[in-house]
Amino acid sequence: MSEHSVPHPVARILVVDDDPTVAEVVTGYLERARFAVEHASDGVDALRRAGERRPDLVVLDLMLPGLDGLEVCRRLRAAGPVPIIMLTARSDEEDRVTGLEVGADDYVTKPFSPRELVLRVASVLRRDRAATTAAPRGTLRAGDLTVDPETRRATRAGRELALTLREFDLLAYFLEHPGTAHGREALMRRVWGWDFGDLSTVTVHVRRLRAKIEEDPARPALIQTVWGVGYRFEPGPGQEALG
Amino acid sequence: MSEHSVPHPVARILVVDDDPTVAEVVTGYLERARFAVEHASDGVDALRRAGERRPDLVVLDLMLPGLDGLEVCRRLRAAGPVPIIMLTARSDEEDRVTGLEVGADDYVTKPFSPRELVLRVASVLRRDRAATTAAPRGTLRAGDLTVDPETRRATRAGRELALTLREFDLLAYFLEHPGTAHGREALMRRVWGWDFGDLSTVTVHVRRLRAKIEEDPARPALIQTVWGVGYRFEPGPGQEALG
DNA sequence: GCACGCCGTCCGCGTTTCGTAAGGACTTCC
DNA sequence: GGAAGTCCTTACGAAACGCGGACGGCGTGC
Repeated sequence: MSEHSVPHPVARILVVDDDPTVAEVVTGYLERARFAVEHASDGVDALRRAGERRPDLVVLDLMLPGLDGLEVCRRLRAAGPVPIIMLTARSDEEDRVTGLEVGADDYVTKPFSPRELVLRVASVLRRDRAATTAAPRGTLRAGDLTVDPETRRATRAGRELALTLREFDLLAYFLEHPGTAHGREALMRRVWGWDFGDLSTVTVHVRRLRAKIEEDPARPALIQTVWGVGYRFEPGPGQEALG
Repeated sequence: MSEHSVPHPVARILVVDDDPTVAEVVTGYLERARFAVEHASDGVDALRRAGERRPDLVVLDLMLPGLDGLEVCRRLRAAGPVPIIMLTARSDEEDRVTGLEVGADDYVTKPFSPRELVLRVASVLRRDRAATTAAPRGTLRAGDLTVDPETRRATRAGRELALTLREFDLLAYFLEHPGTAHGREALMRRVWGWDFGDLSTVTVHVRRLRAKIEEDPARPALIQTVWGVGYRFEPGPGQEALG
């Protein structure tokens, strides 16, 4: 029936807790729920990790040695938009209120059911995902070519190109990496998302793409062949107005 | 984050509780916090009101006469994407878990601090608002189309369109994001509020909507098909590329 | 109770797109 | 100049996709 196989596209969770036991339990449950979990045992470590490898969500213990949990929360918030779930020992109202005021997105009080925590994480992520799904990538330009991933439109010299899905993605990838040589295998991985497959597939699609964007497909100027390696996209005229 | 002066652009809250005392207290606090509050005392009433005038958030008591709170939650969720905060008497884990599983975004256990409730509401709203990026409170226009989320009326060339609930929401979403290509999955999430489900549902509703707004439904001009991707709404009555 | 409207699902069909195979053309290197 | 390796071109079958039509369930209003 319906495809339930659309769970979390591997969300990265950062668990911040100084208690090794709690951390282990939480990590275990989250990993079993197919999340990629990272662990930090104190505030400084948490901020460092969050800065390096931006997590999709942070599970943060309120009681931490050194930096207070609230302070960590504040600084995380300042560093960028990231959903935060607070973890506290007491169900004290004061804590909850301050936690929410500082900007935590949710709150779980110990002792908590791991099942509940997982659900909360999933819930907050779902909500957050709905927000950030809009890829903030602008339209790509090179020479007289234009590719807009958002509208999924591509133009050459102002005229709209009728590209298929694969052709569009391929061209977009080329525009994202101008001047770089890409092996067929790499293209297959980045554009198709496959780790194996007939590499001639790439060849054929490059040819079809050339037929649509090149002035003279027999003598390609935009998508050049790098012998023994693969292809390289070279931005067309209009840029190199050198005399 | 001391932005007390960036309140809510008048969010509409629907409070569902059969206990007059609780309802009054909650309503009072929320109104003092500058929310526009509506009240329903039972499940059926709640569903009706939510259907007519879509609230920005629902505060829902778990214990209700007639329709169960969980059932109401389920149906609200089925009717469209709306944030829900559950109100439960016991801090029983079972309740919390089932509440979250059904799709509540948050819950508050009685006895609760009104201040906390307000903060929760604000928090969930903030999250949700980040999602819907810029509340489109005004009436939307594109070409000879007009969609007013407030009154839930839509017109084309001055003539009122008889749209169903889903059709209206779908069209409104399209008008909010003109030119953008949306995958079926994304539409299902943003318009239906579901994370999974048969994607052909989207296809069918697009077809029905086309039948009502397109000049020639067989050759759609407004809601275009993006092969292998989804759909794109293209405003403009007379094809921008003229002469 | 009955008819109607809305909604979600399913089925068959025509079309588009994709992946692969096979032969020819070109480059490189000896 | 020739051989081996690499790339181009073409063609074709199959799969994927979107569309229209229709059905049954559910809730609502008559």
